[in-house]
Amino acid sequence: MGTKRMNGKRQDFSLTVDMVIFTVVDDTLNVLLVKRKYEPFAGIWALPGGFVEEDETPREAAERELLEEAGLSASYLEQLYTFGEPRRDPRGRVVSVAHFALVPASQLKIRAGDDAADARLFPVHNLPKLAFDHKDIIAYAVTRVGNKIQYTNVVWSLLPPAFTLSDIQAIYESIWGKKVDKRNFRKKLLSLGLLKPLSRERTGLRQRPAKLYAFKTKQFVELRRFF
Amino acid sequence: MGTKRMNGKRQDFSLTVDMVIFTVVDDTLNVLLVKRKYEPFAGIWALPGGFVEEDETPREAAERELLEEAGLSASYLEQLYTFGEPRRDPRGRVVSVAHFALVPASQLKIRAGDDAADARLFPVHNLPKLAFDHKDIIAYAVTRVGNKIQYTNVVWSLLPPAFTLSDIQAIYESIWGKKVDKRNFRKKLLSLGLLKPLSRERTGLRQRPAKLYAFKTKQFVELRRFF
DNA sequence: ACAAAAGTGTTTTCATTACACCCATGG
DNA sequence: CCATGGGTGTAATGAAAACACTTTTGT
Repeated sequence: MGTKRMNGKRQDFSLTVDMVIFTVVDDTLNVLLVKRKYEPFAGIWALPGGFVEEDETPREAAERELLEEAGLSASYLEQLYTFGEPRRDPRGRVVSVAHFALVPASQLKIRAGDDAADARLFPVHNLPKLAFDHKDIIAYAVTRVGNKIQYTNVVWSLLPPAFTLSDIQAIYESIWGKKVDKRNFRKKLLSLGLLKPLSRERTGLRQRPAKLYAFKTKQFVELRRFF
Repeated sequence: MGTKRMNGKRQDFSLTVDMVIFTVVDDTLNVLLVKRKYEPFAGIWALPGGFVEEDETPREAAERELLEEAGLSASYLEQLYTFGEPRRDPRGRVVSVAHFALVPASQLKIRAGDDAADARLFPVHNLPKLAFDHKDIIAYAVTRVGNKIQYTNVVWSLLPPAFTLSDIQAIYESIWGKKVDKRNFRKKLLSLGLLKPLSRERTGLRQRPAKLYAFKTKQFVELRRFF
């Protein structure tokens, strides 16, 4: 609420956003991490993020961080959860509004900010030791994404403008961790009517060229049952 | 994150929880509101809530508020969303971690706290004018609950320890706003194997007595497709 | 010619939906 | 005896799942 109890104990908090930025590399879900330059946790990998500023909503802060750390603005972005364990940050009471973003690897421009010694992608199932409660945050984000792709088309935020049906299938298989039947997958996907075939094909590989597709609309679509 | 950028602009925030406490009265989804005693929005209805205190997680604050305002602890409680519009509270930068709770009407003990002039239930589709952004918060909570009951058994948090199959059906119909087929509903519900029939019946009404059931476990169950 | 992935239909299985009548009670 | 909700089964429909071979290219 807005401060209902006039006599409640008011307490000052710092508010941050932490960004779980997902992309797919080699059919594997990856997350962007930065190596911290300063204490606490100097030299340890962490999620990119930063303070919410005076005139920002948490979402605006997330968009700003996404631009600063990953060099892009358009993609899928969603508030994930607010982490507020009293002692999650050794410096004081810092509450973090975690967000996750899905971005195509092709558009990712990784930049280590001033306060980062390094920045790179890690497969979500092969993460280094992480600062703060960031392991928990990533685990929660992976769960959320895994659920979300079951009833929405958000995974498509991970794809470039032109892609093959096998590209989409590979992403689903990677996130679900199991193979799916190619014929059934294509049948269902095309029956949704959300894709338009391009006249181009992907050639140059020593195999039959694959038809390229694009989204009719990049609109987010929510269905009762997607796959 | 925990404050990654040492050089970012730190800003002090007040942190509150707002509670969307749902219950079902007369087959209708209701929400608990309190009438504010003090400015801002004195005399206006608002969600119960209050400040997150020094050693509390947001969830603990939510549990405390639930106990203070509704007189109960056990029920379904979930973090909903964090609302952080810079000007959502006229007194300053107040960020609210909204939660929603589902409680059985039979256990609700409504108490107007010191800072409330009144407290009562309102049907979610017939709300009074509301303080702050609480209209948005409730709308979001209603959407979330409507989605959640499609693939989980959380609605059962709204029921007393013993209930009839028609009781459950009425809640689904109320939240979904449409009638469902009695035979199909029962078939599906019983096939899930989550209920145990009690030996008692509900008598005293001028109609055939209805069998009473209880949950085998009050555990939260998540299914791909529930109804 | 061969390796590697692309592409393509039919059948079976299972879950959901539609649908109507008798039952037990209190008044 | 009657009004009220309680209680029950079967057939039709539609979606998902299972399943194997031919095509096209680069080397």
